[in-house]
Amino acid sequence: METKITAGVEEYLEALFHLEEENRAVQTKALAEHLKLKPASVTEMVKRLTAQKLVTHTPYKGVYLTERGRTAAAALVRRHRLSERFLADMLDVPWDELHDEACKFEHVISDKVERKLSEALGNPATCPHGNPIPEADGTVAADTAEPLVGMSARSKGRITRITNEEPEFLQYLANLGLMPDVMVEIEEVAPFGGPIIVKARGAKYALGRQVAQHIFVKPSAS
Amino acid sequence: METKITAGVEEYLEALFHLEEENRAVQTKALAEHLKLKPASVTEMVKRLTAQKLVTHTPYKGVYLTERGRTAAAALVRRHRLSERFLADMLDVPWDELHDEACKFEHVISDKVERKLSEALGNPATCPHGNPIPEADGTVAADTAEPLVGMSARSKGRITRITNEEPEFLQYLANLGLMPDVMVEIEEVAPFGGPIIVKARGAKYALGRQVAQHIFVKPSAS
DNA sequence: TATTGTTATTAGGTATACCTAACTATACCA
DNA sequence: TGGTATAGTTAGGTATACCTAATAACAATA
Repeated sequence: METKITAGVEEYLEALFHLEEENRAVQTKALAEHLKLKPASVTEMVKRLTAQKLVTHTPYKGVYLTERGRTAAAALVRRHRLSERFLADMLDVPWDELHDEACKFEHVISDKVERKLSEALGNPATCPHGNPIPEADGTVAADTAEPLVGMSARSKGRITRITNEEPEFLQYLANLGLMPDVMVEIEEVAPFGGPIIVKARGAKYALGRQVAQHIFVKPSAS
Repeated sequence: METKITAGVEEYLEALFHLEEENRAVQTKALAEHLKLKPASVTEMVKRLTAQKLVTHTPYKGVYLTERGRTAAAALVRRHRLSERFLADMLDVPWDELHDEACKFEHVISDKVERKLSEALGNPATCPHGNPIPEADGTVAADTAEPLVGMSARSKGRITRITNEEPEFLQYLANLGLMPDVMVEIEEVAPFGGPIIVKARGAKYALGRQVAQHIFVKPSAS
């Protein structure tokens, strides 16, 4: 029962890392949905992860990464995001395809290759979607950006990160030109869960809350 | 029973491709040795490969790649060698570590990434050990080089490829400076399976047959 | 407190891919 | 042709990691 972190185990750790980041309660069910598996499979794997001291689990409360688990997960996220940078910067793979390709690369990068890759890329701080690349020691840079969905009308800022990397979602945003480094201004926040009207590059767009939730903006003094 | 080429299956195809290249009879046992598995495991997998029409098998005669199998294997070798080029040229990973790292990368490279990678590397013809990178269509460039072990005394040439990529072997050769593009001259071929004395870079080295077998040289007019 | 809906687990099954040990088939030499 | 060494297969077992269906545990509310 040693430290045998297989690709399967890695998927769970990564999912937990992301779900914890959004401070959602990570119950068996949520984890199953995120990984597109059945709850029974998750129960089983969580047992294995617990035996390996990578997580702790209190039924009906949640699954939590241990220190060991978090470190392993951060390394994985680091490799994922470095892979995306490599695919984007060196191979010119399109924005919306980076995530899925990187999902495969992250499992085959050794410590040494990770170091060399980071160096070759100029030790980047973020992935092409603007999400921070954890440091080699597992620390993640604090982020002052906030989701578009929580901002008030008239506020302005610069898009810094997109936290949903599904191809269709990214294609949609790319079409509107809503990508990191683009300046946006909130025109109006419709009540009752209605759309958020933003102005970017001289045009106005009505975004659903689901969309706005995944666009992070660093506010600028207005 | 569809075309489900898993990493496990890929290892077998690649091994068969290499063993066929050396025109060795590829019996169950040889395959097992090459893959460091037990013969019983190979028997089982060969059955699966046969069902998928990737190989044909006649017991005590050999396992042979079908057209389908050979194409899949060539693609894999292509990805392996492109990975080695990437690791060497872009990340500066040392010569003797390339093979093992590439063994992992080859399984996660999609058609699209393969194309982009080849382009970014300038469509290289060989891996850093001098072995030909199969074309995207599966064809492999003919090679006029011959193994050092078959050459006669006094003949000269340029090293073009090293066909054993085990780290210790490559370290040994690197120490002697016997690498692709280096000129060598056969000084003497000791009889009864004795060593082959070669001159390279002004120094003389006595090489065992096992070693000389894996060093390919393109003879120059003497 | 009892009911109800949600969440989680257990039991039993599948597929891959490896293993050991026992057995069989073949090639080849004497 | 017969015997033996080599090669190969079968049978039964392990581990991972998924599944469905049935069951149990819990939270929250009536």
